[in-house]
Amino acid sequence: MKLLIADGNSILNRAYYGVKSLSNRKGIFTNAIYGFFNILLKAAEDVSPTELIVAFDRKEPTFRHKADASYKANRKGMPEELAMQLPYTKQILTALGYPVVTCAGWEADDILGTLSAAAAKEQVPCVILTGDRDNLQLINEYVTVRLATNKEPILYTEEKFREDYGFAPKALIDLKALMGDASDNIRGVAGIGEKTAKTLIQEYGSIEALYTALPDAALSPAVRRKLEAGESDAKQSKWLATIVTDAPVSVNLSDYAQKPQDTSTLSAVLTELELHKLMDRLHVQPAALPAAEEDAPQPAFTLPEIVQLSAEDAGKICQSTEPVCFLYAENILYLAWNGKAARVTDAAQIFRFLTGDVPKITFDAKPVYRFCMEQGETLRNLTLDLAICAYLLNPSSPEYTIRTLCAEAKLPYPEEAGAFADISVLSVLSGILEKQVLDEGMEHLLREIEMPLIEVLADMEHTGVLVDAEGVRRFGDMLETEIAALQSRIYEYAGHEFNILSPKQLGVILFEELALPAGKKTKTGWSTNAEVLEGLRDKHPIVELVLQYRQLTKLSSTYVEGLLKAVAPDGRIHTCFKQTETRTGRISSTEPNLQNIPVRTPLGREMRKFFIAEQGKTLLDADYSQIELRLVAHLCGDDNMRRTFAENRDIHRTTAAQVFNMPEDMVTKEMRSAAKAVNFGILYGIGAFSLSKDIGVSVAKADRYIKDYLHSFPRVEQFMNDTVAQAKETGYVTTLFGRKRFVPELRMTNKTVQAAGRRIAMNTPVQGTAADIIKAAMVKVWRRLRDEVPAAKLILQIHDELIVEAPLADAKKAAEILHTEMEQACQLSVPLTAEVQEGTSWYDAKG
DNA sequence: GGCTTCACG
DNA sequence: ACGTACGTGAAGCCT
Repeated sequence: MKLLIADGNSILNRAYYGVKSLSNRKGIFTNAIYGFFNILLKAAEDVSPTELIVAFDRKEPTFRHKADASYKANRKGMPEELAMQLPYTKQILTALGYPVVTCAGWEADDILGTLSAAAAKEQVPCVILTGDRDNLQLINEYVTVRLATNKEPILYTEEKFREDYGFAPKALIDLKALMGDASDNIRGVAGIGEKTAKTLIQEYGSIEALYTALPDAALSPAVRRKLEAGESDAKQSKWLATIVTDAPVSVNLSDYAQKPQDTSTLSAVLTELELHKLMDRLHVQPAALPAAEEDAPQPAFTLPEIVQLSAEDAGKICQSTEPVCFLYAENILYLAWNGKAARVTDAAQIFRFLTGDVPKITFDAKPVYRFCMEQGETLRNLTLDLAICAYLLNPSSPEYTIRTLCAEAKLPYPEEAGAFADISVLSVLSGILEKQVLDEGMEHLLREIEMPLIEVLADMEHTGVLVDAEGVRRFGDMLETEIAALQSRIYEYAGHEFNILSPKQLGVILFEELALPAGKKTKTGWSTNAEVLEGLRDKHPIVELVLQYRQLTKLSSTYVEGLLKAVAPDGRIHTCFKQTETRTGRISSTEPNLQNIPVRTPLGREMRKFFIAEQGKTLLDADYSQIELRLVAHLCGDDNMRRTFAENRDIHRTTAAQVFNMPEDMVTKEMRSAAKAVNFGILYGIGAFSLSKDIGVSVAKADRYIKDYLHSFPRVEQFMNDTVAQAKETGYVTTLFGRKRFVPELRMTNKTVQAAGRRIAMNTPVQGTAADIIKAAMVKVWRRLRDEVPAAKLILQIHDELIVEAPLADAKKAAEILHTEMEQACQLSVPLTAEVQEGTSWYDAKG
């Protein structure tokens, strides 16, 4: 026999805070349930118990078994989002057949204590699963604790506990009795903290032994005084901290045998909660939908019949005016039309379909565009990409797959169809998703921006950017020489070799061996980031060298080596632009990331000299000026701000004049730069703390700046407040073009999370609208270049910047197109301005 | 695979 | 008492 006893409340709590917010479409939160069963099932797998018991608190208001009426009074009640998950958790446990044990007036802890004591008495091994270190006091020869953390669980045996704490598990009670525990309303001895308490318990082993030895003990007068004054507190605290081992529950272990699983309840509950992964893990099939339950009746659908593509069918498909669904990967084309599905492997047939007129629907079209381009062909008449639809409907999903889209749409996913599973559901899925996108008011965004953009991005990737690989190599060699020199100088200062890039090892050198002012920030050690190091610059010459070493190795490994690895045989880098990645609507760039090529430091900026135009061509670099601040001005309608932009004046200078209340010509460099930081802060959802760090003034002063800013631009404050209020009410924010982002953070009770939610709500409409606008501009620029200057190619986008490679002879025309289409991409109540510059390298084009 | 650091808009 | 600005991606260390 072997017991696994779980502390239900503690595990649920741990899961709630450890798993990001999840909910089903009815708004029932499910993250804690999901995390709970992940933890529990993993434990069951590892431990293989014969009995698995889960205990929960059951506090009765009328009955208190512990003296103090205010007992645990200050322990905060569960947040609503967590409380609503508790009954479901119990229901699922019961359906699984695991005994759920509660006892009126007692807590889960007490049940764990009672059952584990009973097990030990019968010499039955017992594992306690909990997230609460208090339970470590229950460890003994037979009882171990599996402590759930946000990472891997920690297995505590008696030995492991002694190693970590330096005393016996039972003495944990004594420790707590001395140091107290605010969350459990245990006072402890006034003035004794964790450090002192730990030393005392390690020395004396228990409260009783400590007080017995007190008269002769070698203690500082202060500690002795505190202990003497707190003796009765200590004794009472010890009693409170002790977990009960005789709660009135059955100690007949055979009463806790697992019951048979109630599969239909399990299936119904998990389906309702939309916990599909958990269903998979438990091998439970989703329940059929209750007949009249859903508001939107699911379109009836039957799996297509899988057929060989006949010549007749092929002809029909190619002439269809109705969209045909397809999926293409690895030289295989899957088609679905008219209740039939087929696989096509013949290259000629594949191209006939892809390049033909027939309207097409697929999932993730960009690789198909790329494939066609590589063959010198063109994918034609794509009407819908379901990956894009899914992204518009919820840009926060971690990934988009046909399987998960089915689950979300409550469609059964036809595993049995094997390789045909995805194509089988594409048609019905497309009906559902397209309708949702239209219902959400995102038709324009879908059809005029995102859909056309797919081909634009594919073309940019296909064209790529020319890199002077030889130049990069030489630059890399130079870096390596410098790095080697820095390295040996650093070793000299340190007195020995070590891994400079290891924060842990560096921390030891700086803060222990060289005894620099103790690491200011910690988490898993000392922070050694640039900010901390900047502060230590004057303290020791090694610091400056380490900063340089970091900068150079970053350039060498991420940029020199990273870029060289990515240069294709044609001498160009073909990055991958991701269109369904960011939560704001921006695109991202990977393998390699060409949206973070250095620019801010002179040395880093050198890298841009190696991004060049072909012989006889040139690079055009066009960037929007202050697009996000202009959008703030437009969105909130502040006249002062709008006038600044209408007159094309310097926004940071006018902001400074407003905030510091003086004429513009008296604004100093420092004032302008502070105002600039405030302006950025406004975009991100400002906080005085961060602003003060950013511009190096006191928090109070930063707070003053913010207040003065908001006073000068009251419409900005109004707009931010309105945006947050609306987000709270509807659950989401939108951009000017109707792009949506849900902000579940606003509905959480955790203050920090909520504050983050407010910042997200304030920032996303601005960042997202800017993303919408440049996407619209990209489509327009691309089309006009294609039609009017086909030798000029759009090659890069860096959020507010576009780069075109154009033949010298076409440069003027291409520049004009860039300039016009970017500025005219969207009509606002402030002008949008774009500056175009030209050069043979990216470096030169951004002088 | 998580954490830290650092590159960009 | 804690944490502390929005959005990304890559590299290296370390468990």
